[in-house]
Amino acid sequence: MEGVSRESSHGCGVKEEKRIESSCDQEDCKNQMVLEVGNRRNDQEGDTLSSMSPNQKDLGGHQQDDQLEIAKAAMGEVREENQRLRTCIDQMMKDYQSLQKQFRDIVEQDAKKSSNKTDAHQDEMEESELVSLSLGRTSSDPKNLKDDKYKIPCKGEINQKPDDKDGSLVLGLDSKYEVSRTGPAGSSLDPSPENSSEVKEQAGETWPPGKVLKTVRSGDEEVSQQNPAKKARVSVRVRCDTPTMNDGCQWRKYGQKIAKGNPCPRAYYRCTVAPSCPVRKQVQRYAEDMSILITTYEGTHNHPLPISATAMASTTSAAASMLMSGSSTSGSGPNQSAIATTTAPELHGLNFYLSDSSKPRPFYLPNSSISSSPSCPTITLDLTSNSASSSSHFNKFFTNFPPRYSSTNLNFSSLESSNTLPLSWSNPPILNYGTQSYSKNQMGSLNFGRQAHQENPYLSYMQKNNIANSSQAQPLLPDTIEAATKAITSDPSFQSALAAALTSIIGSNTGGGGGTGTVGNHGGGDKFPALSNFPSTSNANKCSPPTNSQPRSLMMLPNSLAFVTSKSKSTSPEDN
DNA sequence: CGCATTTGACCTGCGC
DNA sequence: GCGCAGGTCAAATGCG
Repeated sequence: MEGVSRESSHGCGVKEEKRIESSCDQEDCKNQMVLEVGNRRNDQEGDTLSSMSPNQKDLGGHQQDDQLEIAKAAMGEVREENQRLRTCIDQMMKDYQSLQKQFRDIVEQDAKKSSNKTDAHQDEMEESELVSLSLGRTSSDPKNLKDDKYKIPCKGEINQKPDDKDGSLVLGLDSKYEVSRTGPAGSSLDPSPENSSEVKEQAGETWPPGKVLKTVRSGDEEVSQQNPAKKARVSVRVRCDTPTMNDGCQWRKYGQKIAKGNPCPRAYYRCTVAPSCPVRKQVQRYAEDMSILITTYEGTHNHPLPISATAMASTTSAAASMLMSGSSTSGSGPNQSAIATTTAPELHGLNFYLSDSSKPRPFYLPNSSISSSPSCPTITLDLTSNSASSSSHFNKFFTNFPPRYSSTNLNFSSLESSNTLPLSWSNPPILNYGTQSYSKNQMGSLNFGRQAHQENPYLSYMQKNNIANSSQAQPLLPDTIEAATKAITSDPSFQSALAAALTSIIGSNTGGGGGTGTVGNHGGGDKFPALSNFPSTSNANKCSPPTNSQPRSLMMLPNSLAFVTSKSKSTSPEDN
């Protein structure tokens, strides 16, 4: 993790602090700093005193005094610095707790709003969503637009003081709306159709237009949860030797097809946790690298989930919401859409591709197989953990991306190499969490459980960095993108947002809580809760997160009711 | 016997 | 209108 450039709102933005914040657990860092400072002091004293010979002491009495003075002065400086750092850390901790509390409150408020609206104003919501193109179940609430709490925080607000209850929400929830209101409606986005014919289709990555609507058959409950006009999809790439990855949910295979361009069949699964659950997923191996499994999720679960399943569900929901929100920032009207792309040939590293367009149009990437539907925005999480080529791919993506698209390609793999987050549902030996400090610091600090709110960290960052804001829809130059990428990867707030996403993927079972899960928060008592292990799996033959000892089958979200499990049902179709 | 999976048929949308 | 491709359905099959 690189040093960060974020300014502290309370004037503690010293470099040491920034480095510490991004590289280690704060509590540990506090001690570490003290130790380091202490060591420095001791070393200085030792160097100064013990290394002297008797002759030097005799001959250099005056000099010795000078050195002592110098050492004392240095000690004083170090002490001051140490104190300053302590103060900063304390302040940060306070801020963190305060923000956590605020976020929790907002989550609760939104939960109430959401439930009320879902029950009583479902039709109205649908209508409003159609207009606003905001998919987030709660964030689409127009009321939020007027809520000052949802304003985009300026950078400094990250360190908002604890007692500043009227200040902007530090997490920048729903900051998208700020942009959507003020943006120029993406008028410059006027994708030309000439490239549409060039669209190549890649199995596992293509989602034909119109399919979204077609798949919405399962009932009213789906309509209540998903935007009927646009259904975001989240595609997850993982290196996986087994037929499918274990995402903790129960799936029933209902079809299989040989997709064009890919010898590997594409399998269609339906969530069977609840009979009416609209969630479906497609599983297919990447044609050029069979070790890569592409799982694409669609829809939102309308039932309680096992704790192990909330990770992926939250992720997909958050990503989908982000996609939708990103598209809404284009502000071009109902036809705007978000298009996410996955690039075929280079899918190593932890890449996060998001793009949105003002108009429905597929686009083409050389050396890639990308096809997307305007009505079917897709976001891809590339967790294949090999980031070697991601950078070039990244640039390639933007180089070839039609300029009219306001696009976002978040290349998480460009995080500091040593701390690259090699997430994978692959077999445990492949897994590498990177440094512990990173996991703790970045992953645990934000852990959004409620799906409707998980989108916000992404949005916050994207808005803050004018990434998803198509109001700036200008041709994206590779250099610009590169710079933006750099900024993204070095921005701790974004990294926190990323942490939220990743935590939702892998940190659902934070252990101990027995169902504390990811909902809301982690009890608030955890200071920078550590990233927990992946949920365990009952089937070693399945691609699954690293196992831990937590039983996953019946771990429920706090607000969940017991859900029915069937012994005959596998948590994943490939259990057999 | 019940359930999940398989697999061919069918439906739908899109491009030509 | 036709063909193609993606997606879904449902009867057949397999398994515990």
